[in-house]
Amino acid sequence: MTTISLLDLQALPLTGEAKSKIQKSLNKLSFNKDQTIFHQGEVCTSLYFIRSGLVKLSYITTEGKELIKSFIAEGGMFGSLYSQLTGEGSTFNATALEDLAVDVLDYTALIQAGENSLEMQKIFVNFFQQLALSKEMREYEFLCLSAQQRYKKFCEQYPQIVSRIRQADLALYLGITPIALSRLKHRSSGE
Amino acid sequence: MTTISLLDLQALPLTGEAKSKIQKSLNKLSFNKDQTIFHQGEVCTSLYFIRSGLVKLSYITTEGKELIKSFIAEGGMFGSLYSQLTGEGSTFNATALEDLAVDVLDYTALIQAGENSLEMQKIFVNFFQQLALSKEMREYEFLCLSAQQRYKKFCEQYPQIVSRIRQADLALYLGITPIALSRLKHRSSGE
DNA sequence: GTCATGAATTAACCTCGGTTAATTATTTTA
DNA sequence: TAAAATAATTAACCGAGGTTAATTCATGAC
Repeated sequence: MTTISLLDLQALPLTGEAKSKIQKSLNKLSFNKDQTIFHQGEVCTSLYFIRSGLVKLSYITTEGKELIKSFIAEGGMFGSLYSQLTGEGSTFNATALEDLAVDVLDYTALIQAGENSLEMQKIFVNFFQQLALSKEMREYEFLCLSAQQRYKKFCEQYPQIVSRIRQADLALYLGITPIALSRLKHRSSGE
Repeated sequence: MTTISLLDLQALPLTGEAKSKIQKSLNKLSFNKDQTIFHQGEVCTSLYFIRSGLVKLSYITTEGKELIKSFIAEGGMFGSLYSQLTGEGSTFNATALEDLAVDVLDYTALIQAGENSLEMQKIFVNFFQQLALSKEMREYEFLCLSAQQRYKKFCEQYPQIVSRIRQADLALYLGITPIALSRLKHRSSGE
């Protein structure tokens, strides 16, 4: 019972008509390293499927501090669920950490394409289930793990990401300052 | 374009056949205050729809500390998404904070009931979207807000919950100790 | 009313992480 | 290769939150 992933656009079970609609609304874009894909506060109902490169999603607080929500690499996708569902501005920024190539699709176009397809709806269900589950994991980590433990876990779980990002960004993902991360790295091994 | 909520079991668009199946598998249970509904580590694929009472979902760490994931009151529902999707043990406990009356439904029964219904799938999509969105909010709060700010926000957002729970449990939800919460409450107002 | 139980507060002490700022790599560019 | 820019480390100081334990407050039970 493997469900087709929403991430594999080509494999989506769409009929000729719906398929061509999607094809038409699909846009290939590219961004340079450090370029912003969309800003916090800006309405953005696009879905971005990463062909190559690395993206960070981050909040900027009122005091101007940056906190990182997530890193997404090739094969992954991102978009502002909040903006898509409410029509209001995104709660976070999306920034390219490496030169980036993406397939861009409008959220409503995709939803409409799946409007009458049971199979597509199941793919949506599956996608959002997984999303909810991954958010639960992160909630668990914030509640139950120390910064030290979160660091260790992230390194073990995403070594390929760790090697591609600045230590400073990793710190902002863990919810601590770059200085604190530097310190705890060199701390006596530690639980 | 209001979608029927998964929470309103009676209103679900189910045909006579699927409906009766659901009716049959539906179980009315009740628990006493302080009773455990299911334990961390225990496989539990049930969905619990709360008719009355209040529940807390909490993690117990290896050191025996409790951290609270969420509070759910009448009209809400809960279940272990992780257990349902993977078949493994739940990552958290569910405990009644007040005498509790619930409608219990098996996850797979509900999924099967919606298997061939486009409408039901849309209800699922909607439900998991909202779930993912609410988890995102919590992630934002842990990343961007201080314990003080989280406390203030929770009081404003869920005054009816605040009045029904022990301060100690609220602290464990905020990710701090009861002592720390007591302190910050009495701190110079403070941003 | 008294006693007992549990909840909340307070105090003293300690650790971790934040802050500012200086220093030392490490890249990049010229 | 030197100079400039960016990243990472280190130090000194501070405050928030953890820990233990004692104290005060509430609530029931008898």
